[in-house]
Amino acid sequence: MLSFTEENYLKTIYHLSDSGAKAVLTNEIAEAIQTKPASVTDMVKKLAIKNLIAYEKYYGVKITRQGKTEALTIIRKHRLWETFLVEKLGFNWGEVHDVAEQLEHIQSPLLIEKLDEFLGFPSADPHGHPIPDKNGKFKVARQIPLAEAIGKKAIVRAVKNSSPSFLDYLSKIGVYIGASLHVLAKMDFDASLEIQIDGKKKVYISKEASENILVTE
Amino acid sequence: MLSFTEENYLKTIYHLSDSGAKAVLTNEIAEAIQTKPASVTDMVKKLAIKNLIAYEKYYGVKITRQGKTEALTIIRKHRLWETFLVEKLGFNWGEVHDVAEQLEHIQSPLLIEKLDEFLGFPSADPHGHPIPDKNGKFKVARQIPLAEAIGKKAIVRAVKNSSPSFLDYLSKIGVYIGASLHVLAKMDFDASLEIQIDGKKKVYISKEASENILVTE
DNA sequence: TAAAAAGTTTAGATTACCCTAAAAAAATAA
DNA sequence: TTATTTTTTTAGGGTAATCTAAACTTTTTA
Repeated sequence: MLSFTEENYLKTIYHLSDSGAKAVLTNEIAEAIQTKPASVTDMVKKLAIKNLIAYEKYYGVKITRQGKTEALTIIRKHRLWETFLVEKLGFNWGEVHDVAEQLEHIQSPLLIEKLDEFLGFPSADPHGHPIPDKNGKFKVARQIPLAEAIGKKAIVRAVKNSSPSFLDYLSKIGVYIGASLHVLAKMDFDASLEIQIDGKKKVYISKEASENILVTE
Repeated sequence: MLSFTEENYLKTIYHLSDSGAKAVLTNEIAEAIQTKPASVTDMVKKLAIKNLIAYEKYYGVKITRQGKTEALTIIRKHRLWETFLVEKLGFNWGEVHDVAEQLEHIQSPLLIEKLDEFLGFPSADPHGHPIPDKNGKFKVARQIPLAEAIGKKAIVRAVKNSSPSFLDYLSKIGVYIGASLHVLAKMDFDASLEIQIDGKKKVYISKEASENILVTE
């Protein structure tokens, strides 16, 4: 069984390795987990002994199949709890993360299965992030242009047009791969969209831009 | 802020001092918490420094007003979570303790207020134990003879007749102060009761006995 | 009430996690 | 390609919670 701390490291490493097949570096983990590189080195050795990651000195860390499975059950728990907090307890979208961060460490497989059922087996959390099923698989959602997601919440997965000027524009307004967008409204006169990013900043996006951002619901 | 471990000690000390105004002894705590007396001594000093208990060497420990307040918020959380698990997730009465033992340590006052509201501000958990309100007060329930609690769940508070033979009989069938009884049925022909003790053992109790056991709903 | 037993505390280790400072390796720049 | 900078690891400690064994109090028993 994993400790609270080991679970946090593993989850973080999973998220950091999500984009790209490259090894995750010590400093990245330290930054993400708000700790010192020396502490990361210690923990990373422990996780390697337990076969949850492959660790090569000075090179970095890769998550193993077994580690991925563990990480996915933690993520499943996190997202189910977030869904519960918003849907059942009436929390706001932005208030749930810290509490879910604690709840994800509760150990009880039965609890999670019952919670899943109680929530009606949701496939995404309130941010639009997919919830893995009990075998660690998520439903692969089809990518659609943001322009087709009126009124919905969606996660940015890719861009069609990857010209520097477009990417620059996106980063300027705060849109990035993985961002959670809520498409609040479509303007009739020019088909521009009003969107909310990560439950916070609201911005307007032109028709052109909205057709070049690919999202999953 | 208290650690997970400090919370467990405090809650245990609260429960042990519940019956009687005597000091709680090191060995009692060690027994209850499944640890060694030496460890208890260490922790008890820490809690005393934080003014949660009064500790006198070789004599024992008494919980302070401040300690009581802390203990009651933990107990409130525990009992609200137990109620949630049974009422909303469909757990059985007997399955909830271990999970609630974990959930009671989640830190978020807002979560607890929202959970309380979601559950309809219950005044007792599924075992019949009263749930303190957010100021640590519980509704003082009136004591009634068990004979008047047909179909209900109730906690044993006292006995009217305290003859040794009656007490002996009670302990033999498994009824004790604090036990949680569910009165399943009343037999028509002799007014005896079928009861379930702590969600486990089912026994029959005579009319005489049922009139001499005082309970709160 | 003195001796034995029971209960409690202290001393000294252990484990998990984290830290700082210094050493070592890898990446970058001149 | 050597020197400099950056990154990572090692060495050595610190704190929280636990333990065993030995020392010390208190209670019980004879």
